[in-house]
Amino acid sequence: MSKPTIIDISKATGFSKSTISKALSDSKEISKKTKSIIVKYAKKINYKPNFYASHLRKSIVKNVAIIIPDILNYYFAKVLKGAQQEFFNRGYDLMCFFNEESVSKEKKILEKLKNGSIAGLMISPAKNPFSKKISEQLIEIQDYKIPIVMFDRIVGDFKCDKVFIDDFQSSFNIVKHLVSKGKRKIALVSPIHDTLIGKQRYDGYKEGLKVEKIDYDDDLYIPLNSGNTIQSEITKLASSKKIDSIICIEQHITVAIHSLLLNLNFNIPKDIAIVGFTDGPLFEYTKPSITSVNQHGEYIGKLSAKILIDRIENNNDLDFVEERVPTSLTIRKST
Amino acid sequence: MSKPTIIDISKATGFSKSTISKALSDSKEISKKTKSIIVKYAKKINYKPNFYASHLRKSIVKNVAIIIPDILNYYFAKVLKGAQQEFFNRGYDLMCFFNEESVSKEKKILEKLKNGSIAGLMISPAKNPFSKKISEQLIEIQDYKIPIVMFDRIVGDFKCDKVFIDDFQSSFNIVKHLVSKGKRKIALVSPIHDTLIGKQRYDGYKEGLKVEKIDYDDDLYIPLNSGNTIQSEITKLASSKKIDSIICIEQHITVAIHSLLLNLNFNIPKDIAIVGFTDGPLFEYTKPSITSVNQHGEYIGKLSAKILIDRIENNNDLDFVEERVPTSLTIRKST
DNA sequence: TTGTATGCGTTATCAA
DNA sequence: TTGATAACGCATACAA
Repeated sequence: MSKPTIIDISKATGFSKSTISKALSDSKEISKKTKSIIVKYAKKINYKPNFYASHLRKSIVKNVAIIIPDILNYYFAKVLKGAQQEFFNRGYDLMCFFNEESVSKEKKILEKLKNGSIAGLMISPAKNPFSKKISEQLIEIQDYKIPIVMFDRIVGDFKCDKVFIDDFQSSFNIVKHLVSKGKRKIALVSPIHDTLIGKQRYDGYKEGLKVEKIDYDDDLYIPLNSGNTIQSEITKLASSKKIDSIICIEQHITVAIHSLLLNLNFNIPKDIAIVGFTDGPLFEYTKPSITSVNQHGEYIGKLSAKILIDRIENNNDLDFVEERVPTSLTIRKST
Repeated sequence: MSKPTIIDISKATGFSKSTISKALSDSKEISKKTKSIIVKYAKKINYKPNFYASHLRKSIVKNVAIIIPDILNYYFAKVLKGAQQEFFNRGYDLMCFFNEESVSKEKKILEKLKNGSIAGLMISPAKNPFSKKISEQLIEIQDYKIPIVMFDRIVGDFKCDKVFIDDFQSSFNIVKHLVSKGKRKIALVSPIHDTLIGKQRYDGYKEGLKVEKIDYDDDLYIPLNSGNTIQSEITKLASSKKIDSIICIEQHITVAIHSLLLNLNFNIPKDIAIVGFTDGPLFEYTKPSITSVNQHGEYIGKLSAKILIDRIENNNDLDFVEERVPTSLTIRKST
């Protein structure tokens, strides 16, 4: 049996198309008796309004899209989960896309989204040294009055609502925590030193040192490029007792350093404490477990979704918001 | 500026609506010259066909939905990734839903999907002791000629295409692997002993023992209910040297057992070997790393998507397929 | 309270 | 090769 329409109900009950339509949307123009007949019959034949017809007519769309770099990244999975919950509860369908850190794939996705199937877009762009092209496409989307919320990875000069964690405060707080544990020779390992996020975490680290009256030592700041120099670098610093703690910005490298230190027979945290960044379970299962910055992915997802829905439904011209979400420190055995 | 339509192009170029429509779909009825004028102008004003109008008219839908228990589960994240890739490449949009192991949420999702917005559905149902209700809803969806592919968690008596891993073979192979490493006292820890999957892994384990001419010992089969008895159970078995290896079906419990054994000063794998199930990175980071069954989530996702698209586009009445995907063993230091 | 007529933007059929 | 017209299914302004 093919999908029933209003006309089927009309024929069966004897009422006109418009009466059916009004009754089904519970309009007060229609008498209770008529409504009940119509609704009962609609239920019986399992009538559902045709999605495309009604949206064409009303030109309101309860579809949104999200573009995420990588769903295998636990943080982004959490964001997606939070966003999905919020959208679902508010009656929106969520279409998912993953750019897999490929700018060209991202362009294809954005190209497709210009077909007008969505009412709003959440995006965390692919790492992209030449962010111009993508900005152009995003602007085209905005031209169609489709609001955009950018989360986590922010393109500085692009104008839209933004949600991101407070990177400055996160590393600032780590420094304070380490100092409270008696550490003062704190290294910072960063594989993303050339990004905005990396820069801000670096700044928070420096400010933390300053507040604690510790002199900044450039030798203890280790920006990683190819990623193959950590081993020797850390070994050198640790063996010469130049450091008593390490902050590492990327989770897998954090675990690698953790391993390395154990292999070198250092005691964690007595000799060297270690702190990383992740929302995932990885740090719970190392021995000793690793203290980490929690980025609250689910909350970021939920909040971004809320902001987006608000823009869609109120279509207001208020200034764009920039929500800086604080992180928290999950303290484990490594500090 | 609001979204341009065919009418805008018609007014600007002087051709009729239908000519525009045909030209834009590259119909051979239209002359090259006319086409080029129209296409050029369409590009200039950045015309995109209205999604809803065109789908209402053509009544073909390039939207599919996927329902997954939990996106934070690495395996399901991989499935989603694989499926998304396949759908995207074939021009389909993918709407994501997570049931979070809640039957009532799943019902809500299915209810919503009956609005006809999708051409097909991929689903791995929530754990559900009373699977009747959900089957009814799925049948309603099938009544609308919307094909369904069920993956991973199969509802036995529901009729549709199915994709799942070969659970029997996976545990069978583990036993063979352990025996090849000189192990013969093999325990099986299963927190899902009451599911079909758990049952099949158990059967594969028994068959493996049989083939290797090892007597089955019921003491070495440890079905977990509340999950708080493993510690003492494992301690007892390990200390009395009743076991020389452990197969564990759930990743977090695997790591817990791993920890426990190290704390009891057993050598892994010399004293006791250990094997788990996961697609995730967790087992790479323990010391020693843990041998694991790889469930090929991405492949499962891709394959399911392919099957679904095939059903949608060919709408054939061929018998339903049941794809049993083999697993593979990633051998690490724990065996 | 109910019914009639129209249009949302496309595409497909048929006529010119 | 192009254009007029109808139809997809629904929702609304207006008439009855």
